[in-house]
Amino acid sequence: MKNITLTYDFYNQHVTIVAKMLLGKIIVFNNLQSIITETEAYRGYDDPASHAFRGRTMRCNIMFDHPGKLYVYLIYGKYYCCNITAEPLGQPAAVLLRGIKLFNNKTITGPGKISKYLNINKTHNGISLIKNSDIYIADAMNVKNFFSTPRIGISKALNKLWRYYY
DNA sequence: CGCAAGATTATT
DNA sequence: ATAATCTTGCGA
Repeated sequence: MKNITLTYDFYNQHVTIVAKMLLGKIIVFNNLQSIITETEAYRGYDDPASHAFRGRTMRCNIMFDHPGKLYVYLIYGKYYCCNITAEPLGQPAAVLLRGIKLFNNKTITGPGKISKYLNINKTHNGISLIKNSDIYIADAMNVKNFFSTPRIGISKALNKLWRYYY
């Protein structure tokens, strides 16, 4: 198992590629390490379920920024959702973290619960995972056998199978 | 300025 | 199946 931090080029790909490739990778968040087991892809302009579908807003601004940054927003007044930006600067896209597995083998499913466990909040919005020694994602395995389904909790674009897990 | 909806979760 | 909870984005 390699121990390499994922690079700008890794995140600078189509968001569905990044979402699939993030499966099995190790997310390091201030001394807490876990393995990514479930992701979802969101993409501006051509994806009605994306926050950036109708262009730039205050909330989704980070989706337009450089790839490899955290996009964190509050949902339902209570829960933080943690995303990682993808694709070139100016092309809005992000991968939502939906499931992680801890090294004690316990699994956490649900974006709100992940953020709660990792202590992710609004202050982390916009920080880069590249060349960051405290918060980053390390290369690990490539998961080749994964499932694809419609994304959870949305009412639009249910035809897109952009949720990935294994 | 007001209001409906929301990339969720815990509880019934 | 449904309430909880409050920020955001859109329309007026």
